[in-house]
Amino acid sequence: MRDGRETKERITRAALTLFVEKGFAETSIRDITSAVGVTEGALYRHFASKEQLAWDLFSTNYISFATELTRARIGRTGFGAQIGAMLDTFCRFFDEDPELFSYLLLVQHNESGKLPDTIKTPVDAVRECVIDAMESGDIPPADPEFVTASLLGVVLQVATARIYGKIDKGLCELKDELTATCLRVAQG
Amino acid sequence: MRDGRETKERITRAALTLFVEKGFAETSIRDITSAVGVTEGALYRHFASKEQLAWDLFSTNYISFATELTRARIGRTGFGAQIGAMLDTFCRFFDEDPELFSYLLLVQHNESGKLPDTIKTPVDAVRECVIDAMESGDIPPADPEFVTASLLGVVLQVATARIYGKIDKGLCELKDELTATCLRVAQG
DNA sequence: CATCTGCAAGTGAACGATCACTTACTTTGG
DNA sequence: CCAAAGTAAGTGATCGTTCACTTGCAGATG
Repeated sequence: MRDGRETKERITRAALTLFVEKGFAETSIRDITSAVGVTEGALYRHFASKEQLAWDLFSTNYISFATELTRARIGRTGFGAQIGAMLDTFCRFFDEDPELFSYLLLVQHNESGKLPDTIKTPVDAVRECVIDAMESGDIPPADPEFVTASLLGVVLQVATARIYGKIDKGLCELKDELTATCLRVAQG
Repeated sequence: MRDGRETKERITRAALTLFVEKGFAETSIRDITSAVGVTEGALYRHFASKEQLAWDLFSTNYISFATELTRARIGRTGFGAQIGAMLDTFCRFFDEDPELFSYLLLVQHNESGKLPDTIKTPVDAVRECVIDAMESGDIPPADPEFVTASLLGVVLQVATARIYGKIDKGLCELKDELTATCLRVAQG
């Protein structure tokens, strides 16, 4: 039989590419299906709506990324080791699929509010790391939200500069510089 | 005569609010005009199209903000003084109209590519400051794009945290902390 | 002072295009 | 043969934009 799962994956990837390239609202169902080479009905065989397609794309990857980040942290002791491990995870995730990362960054503000509060996000993972480090005295006390935002800012903006071609090294190559910068940020 | 300029300004503000709240594509002309209390024809008396309305809103403020940033820098000597002055300008700009700032941040990636290369953007202002500081030895040599992105990241992400209510102090109150963090970022 | 005039400002119905989505039908392959 | 996968022609709603028309007002005219 014709393999429906393969079609579904091709739809998912085409949607990801187009959402990043043109934006969600500016991408029509026809754009997606004609990029894949199927008709609109085929898409609705696999997804209930355009919104659900976008949501599937977001929630699956956003949550699994948060899980990876948290897993990278456990077992490590000390702020430097934990941030280093999380940055390693982040850089590999980014370099492996920059398009996916762009999508998560792009729609994060619209979609992350739909997540139940019980679900841990990547932002939560960083915040927990910061709070732990403050409690254990690894970094000086300060507003955890301020420090978390600063750390996220460095990483996300460097990643954005990479996406726009302003930085020509992959993030994995920049991992040590990123780690050093993050450590300086946190050492208030 | 009925004051057309006042109507135009009310359309501009309503569009700003709605674009930030719902996004550009999700905001219809009817949404804007009914928020103002006029009909659709009246909007087209003042703006050629929905796109031009969004573009006017962006380009005017984006450019004038870049001008303010550059002006804050001139006359100051030393990286610390220059970054401090630019942060002061930024924080006041943000606190004065967070909604406007949100809009510039939101549409920046779509619209800034339409600016001619001769126009100086806020990002350019920061990059120039970084390059000057490296040449004069105020900060250690590094990839200017990396340092620029890191500095921007800290400031923009803290501003974003403020917008989302995660930080409850105004940016002007956080200016000293922001300055200190930026100095630490640049001292590679 | 009263009236006329010209024009910017605003109205509201209509237009064609496009959209997400549906449905009745056909093809495919175990 | 049968169920899943895919097709193709629709549906109604909504969108940005247009246009013929009305309204309000400043200044010229007599």
